[in-house]
Amino acid sequence: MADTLSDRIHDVIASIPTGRVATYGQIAAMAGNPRAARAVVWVLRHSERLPWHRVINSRGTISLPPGDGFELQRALLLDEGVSVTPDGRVDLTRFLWNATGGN
DNA sequence: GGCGTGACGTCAG
DNA sequence: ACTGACGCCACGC
Repeated sequence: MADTLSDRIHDVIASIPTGRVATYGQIAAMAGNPRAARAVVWVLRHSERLPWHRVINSRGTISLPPGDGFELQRALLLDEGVSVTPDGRVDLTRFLWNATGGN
């Protein structure tokens, strides 16, 4: 039962479609707490089977520091068709996951 | 029940 | 647009 925030957050992240990205705040909001972005981080840090590379911050940039997953995340997104600049910036207007838009 | 950890978010300068 | 400072929440010990 997903009666804890972590479980719901986990489920939300697992629902992110390929070729799309979601922000921490968005995930937290969908899980029930718009301000629980930090909780999303905790889940990602403690989960191994999640599309963590599809999770980025509200600026639309990769949060991971270079050398610690940055390149991997960028490569995975590029492989899914998401345009990522060398700086790690993603165009949210084009790739942000629109879960309610039916898209 | 308090403290530290964690890939954040928002505002002000 | 970028950086720094403060606030936010959940989990393990």
